[in-house]
Amino acid sequence: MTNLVIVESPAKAKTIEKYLGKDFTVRSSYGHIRDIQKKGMGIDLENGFLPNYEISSDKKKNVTELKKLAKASDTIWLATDEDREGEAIAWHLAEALNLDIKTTKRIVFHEITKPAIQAAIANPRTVDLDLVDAQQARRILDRIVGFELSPILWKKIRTGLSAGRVQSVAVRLIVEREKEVEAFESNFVFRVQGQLKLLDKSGNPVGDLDVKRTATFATEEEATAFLEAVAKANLSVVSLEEKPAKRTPKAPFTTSTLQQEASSKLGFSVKQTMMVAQRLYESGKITYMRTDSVNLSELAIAQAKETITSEYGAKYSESRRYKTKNADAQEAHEAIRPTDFGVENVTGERNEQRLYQLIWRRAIASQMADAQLKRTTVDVGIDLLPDDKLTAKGEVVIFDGFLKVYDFDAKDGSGLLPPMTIGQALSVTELGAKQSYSRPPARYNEASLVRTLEEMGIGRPSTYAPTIDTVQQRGYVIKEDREGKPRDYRQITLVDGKVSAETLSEMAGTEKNKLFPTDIAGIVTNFLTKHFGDILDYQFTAKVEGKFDVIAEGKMQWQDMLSEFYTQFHPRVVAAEDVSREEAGQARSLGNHPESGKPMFVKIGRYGPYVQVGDGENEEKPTFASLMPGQKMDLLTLEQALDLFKLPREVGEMPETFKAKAVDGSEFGVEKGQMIIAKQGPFGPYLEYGVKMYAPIKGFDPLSITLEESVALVENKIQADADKIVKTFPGTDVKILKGRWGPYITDVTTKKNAKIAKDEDALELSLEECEKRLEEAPEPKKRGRAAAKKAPAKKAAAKKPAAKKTPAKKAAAKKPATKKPAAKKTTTRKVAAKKAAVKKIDAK
DNA sequence: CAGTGAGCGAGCTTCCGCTTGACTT
Repeated sequence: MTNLVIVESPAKAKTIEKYLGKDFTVRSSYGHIRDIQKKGMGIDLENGFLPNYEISSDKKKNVTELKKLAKASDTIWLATDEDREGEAIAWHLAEALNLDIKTTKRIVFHEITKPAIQAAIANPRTVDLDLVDAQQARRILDRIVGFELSPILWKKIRTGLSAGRVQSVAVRLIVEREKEVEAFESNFVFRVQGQLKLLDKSGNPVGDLDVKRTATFATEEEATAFLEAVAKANLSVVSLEEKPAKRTPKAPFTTSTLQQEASSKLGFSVKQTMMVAQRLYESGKITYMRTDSVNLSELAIAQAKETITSEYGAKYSESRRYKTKNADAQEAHEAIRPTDFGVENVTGERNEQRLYQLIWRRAIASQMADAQLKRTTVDVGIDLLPDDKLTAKGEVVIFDGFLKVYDFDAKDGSGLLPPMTIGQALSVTELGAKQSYSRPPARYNEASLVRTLEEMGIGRPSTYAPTIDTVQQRGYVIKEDREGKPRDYRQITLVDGKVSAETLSEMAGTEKNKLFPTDIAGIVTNFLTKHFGDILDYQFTAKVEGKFDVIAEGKMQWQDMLSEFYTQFHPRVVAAEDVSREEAGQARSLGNHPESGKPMFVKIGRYGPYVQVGDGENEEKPTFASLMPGQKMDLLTLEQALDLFKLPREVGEMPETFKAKAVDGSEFGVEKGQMIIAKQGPFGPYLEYGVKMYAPIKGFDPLSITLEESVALVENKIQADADKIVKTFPGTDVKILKGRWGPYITDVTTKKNAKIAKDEDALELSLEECEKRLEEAPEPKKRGRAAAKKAPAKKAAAKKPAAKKTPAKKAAAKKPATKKPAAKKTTTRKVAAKKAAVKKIDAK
């Protein structure tokens, strides 16, 4: 009797194999083995959203091997994780290995112990196809959203961009937070704090007391008046309160909380945390690191108790069972914990040791007793200000409990207060009122973004780190440090009975390892929220998850759910095709032009980012300049933008005539005294040195390039142009030039070009023949405004019916009463109307 | 937006979730 057990992870397979007898072979799938085809949509949008699955390229070898083993085995046990994805993996395995889905045994275990595994083997079920359907709906929806939205971004904003249910919301969070920070208006209050001396009956100091005034002052005058009153007043202890308090340990780590703590305590990036954790997992030191569960197995709880009791004594032990708050959690695994609590430290790399210790402490602490504290609050009365007071707080640990191992969050500074009695007098050592500014909302770092996403139920433990990576790779988000700016503040100080004030400086807004949105992120988020607001909605995932749950319960067909989604989603994709690049590329405002006061923007256009001055109001035409090569639109300042308009600039006159000789002996070049002008074009800066004579500026700043440098560039260009000449016809504008694809005929003034066949000898061609061909050649295409506006409209008209008909037809067939056909008929007219509307606005 | 030099067309980019690879520089 031979058995094949398939789990997801190879590390798990190894452990399980030990617990099962010789009759059992345990192998792993290495996660998902099949996925929707890699290229293209891979979903039949017209026929029930049927996906085309294929074995993932990196799993082919493994699947072949599993197939072989399956054939040789009497019984197959699908032991993938007990969650939606695990169920789907089991189903894909059954499909790929040609197993009967109705009879193949499906087992799950919640902990890897011999009895648990044996119990699982004794109670097999079959694959839950409803749960599989829920996963398919999830997968297909993500593919549709990602693969229909991304191409729109390529067309309207920039190629290579991407959008998706998870990443687009992550980017939105960062964009919105940045807006909040920018819009934040800081105000200030004056906070009073300082140190007092406790006095004995004869006025000798017997102890120090750190105090604060809980309430703040709105103005410097009030704060000064307060300190001046205190200077003259008698201070005494008016109330003394002691209260017991306790602190409770936190739950053991999940992926997200581990990432947060490793970030704040060890300074790890989320990626780094996962890599180090993976190594600990593979070497058997910790349980699985991609989990959303805070649950510990009974065995683990018992083990922890044993360790705590023997290390610290029984009173430190308190067995606790934690519940996951998050409703979206799938809890296929345990919380992250040491596999052996008896091991307090591991060998290996330093970072592995540090992360392990963090995990060990957090898990152990979660099974320890509360810390018992005594909190003391002292109020100091001021006789001249009977309604006011200063307060001191102290906290003493009576019993440390879990703090013995996990004291990272212990409050500092508020230790034991000196002994005192009601009525005891005090004097001021130093008391200050500092002007303190309110702070804008904190920008996200990687870990806090993960926390927010998790709270919103967006993304999964296995995808947090990759998502953070993706948004950075696509150029939506930059992780960096930013220097703050110095800011003045007022400090009023009472010392030796005298009140003085001074202006001091501090750094404000310093950021370290924070996530900043790029301009592209702003553009994409604007565009997507405008046209696909529901997908960018922070609730979108939660809403569809609710539907997936209904599917998993067998109360809804997955096709119906997708159909409902797609019939409202796809038309908006079609509509978004008609949005002009200009509208889609709306970007950042740079402020106003210092002289004209016109608004300035950085936008992204067909040829990349550019600056626009003026918004076309008041019949004034905006002016434009593209960014220099290497300039980043995200970082462009108003000053740099203005610099772009300092071109064209007259660099100087040609000091000498320069002529270059072509192969046929003809000469051309530039005369002495010709003005050289530096200009900025769509592909970068260039020099103009005559009618239709240009040389690109490479390696120099067009604002500061010298005449000497310019002349060198011009001469090089003339020489290069001369080298391109195959033949000239003296006295005419006709030339035969060397092109990248062979020689061609050109007319220098009309810019018309004509072909020369491959088997022809270009040198043999007569002027008459060349002129004839030029005559027949098509007009050179006009580019620029007129052409740019026309082209998309044409394209849309030609492309639309063919490309868009089929899905629409399908929707119409399904629901005859929808507005779909009507909408389609009017598409072209609508485009025209929209364009007209845009023009009207322009004209205004 | 504008021009910097042929013009056209085909092909490419992309999603989210599971899991670790290792033929050779």
